[in-house]
Amino acid sequence: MQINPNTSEAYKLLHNGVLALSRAEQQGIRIDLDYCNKAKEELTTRIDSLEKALYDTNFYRHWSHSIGNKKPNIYSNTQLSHYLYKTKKIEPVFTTKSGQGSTDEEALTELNIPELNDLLAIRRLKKVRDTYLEAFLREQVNGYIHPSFNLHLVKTFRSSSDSPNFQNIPKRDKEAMKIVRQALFPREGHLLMEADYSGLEVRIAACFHKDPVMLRYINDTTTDMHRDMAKQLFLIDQFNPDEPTHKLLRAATKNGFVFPEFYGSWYKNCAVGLVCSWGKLPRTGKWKAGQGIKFENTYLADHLISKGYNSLEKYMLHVKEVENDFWGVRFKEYAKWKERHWKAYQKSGYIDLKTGFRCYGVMAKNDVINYPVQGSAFHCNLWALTQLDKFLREHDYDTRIIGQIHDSIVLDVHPDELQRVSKIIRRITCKELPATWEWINVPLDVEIDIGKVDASWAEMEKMEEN
DNA sequence: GGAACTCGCCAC
DNA sequence: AAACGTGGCGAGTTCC
Repeated sequence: MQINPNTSEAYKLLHNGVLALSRAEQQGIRIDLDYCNKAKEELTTRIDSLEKALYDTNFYRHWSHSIGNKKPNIYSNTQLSHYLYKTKKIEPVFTTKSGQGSTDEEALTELNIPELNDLLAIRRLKKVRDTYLEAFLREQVNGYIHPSFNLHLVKTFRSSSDSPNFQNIPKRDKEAMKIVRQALFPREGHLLMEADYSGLEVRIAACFHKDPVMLRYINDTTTDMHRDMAKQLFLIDQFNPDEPTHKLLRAATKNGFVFPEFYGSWYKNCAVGLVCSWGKLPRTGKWKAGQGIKFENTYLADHLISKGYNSLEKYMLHVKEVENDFWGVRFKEYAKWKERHWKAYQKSGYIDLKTGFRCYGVMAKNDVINYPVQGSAFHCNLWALTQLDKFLREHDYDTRIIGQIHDSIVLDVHPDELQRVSKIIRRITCKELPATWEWINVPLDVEIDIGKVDASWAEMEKMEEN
């Protein structure tokens, strides 16, 4: 598999993009060294005490005994897998790619053993300390980290980042988010800003398939594809955006059905994720009243049983029907494009991005469908970043671009420039880009989050448009 | 003692 | 027929 900038436009995009990103690298991101060291120590204290508690259990003594002469190590998943699935003879619910009994979070949670829950808590703290805080301290120079942004490593001509990786800083887990992002600051007297394209990949996909139903979802902001799918998947008659369980099930639908289906997953995998991982219902056997997450005034099991689904097996048939409707009725033009596009690749041996890149070689069907969308979507962000960099330099702004996360741009902003910068970002990202690339047949939208002056990246809030 | 590997987990 | 796309990185393990 190989992909090349196949046109002078593609070459220029990379050339200018590399220069703009190198300036962001040179600028860097300020970190609070004292905080990093202190947070590291606090985490170590917590980890040590959790470790000690774990060592003082029969579970650990049994584990140590089970591995013979070797040194017991609670961080060895080889030992853990052997202990659980060989010594204790537990039947593994999940296996790894190579067929071993899995020891990931999902597998250990399923076993419902208190010591394993403690081990998972330790893993979470270690991840924060060793992958993020340690890396910041190791990579920092005079209180700044300078993440690399690469344009030459990813198959789809997206970007990657390393040393340290600026594109995988915790966000979803609020505790991890706070601990790590509290280390990252703007320059003194400045504030952080992140401008994030809303639903960029979904919109760029629509530039390929032009599905009228999808275009309606994108163009009419009163509609909501994830809400509609949540209603269908979880049999909700009246969706109430203020009802917490409806909110959660919308998120489950978005991340456990809609996006996986777009990436090429199928109903069987989606069904398990939806009701077992998100809904906390058992994978095997009949569901009983009171099981699963809370739902309205009752529980998910009660609700689904009342609709005629009393087991994963039964519920899967429902998800299968929803999937058939999803691709066969709702987004049938999208589905037709996938087939056309796949056939065209099989005939020609290559696929083209919208941005002048050509991708050729042996690819699986999911790759053929995903690569052009992923690459083209990122290139929208790269073009905008490049134009923004040019503007800020030509007009002698003090504001600096400091990074990029696939569909967003991160800046270190002078407070006096805040209004002007946000205005120019909206202009470049949502007006100048579609005016320049005529293949963009959808509206683009950007959400801007800002921090307070001298506040860390843990405390961002939405900046309202005015 | 280091390269290459697996596994787990963070992001989009 | 098959069945979730793209990365980076830490720790443990295996091989040379």
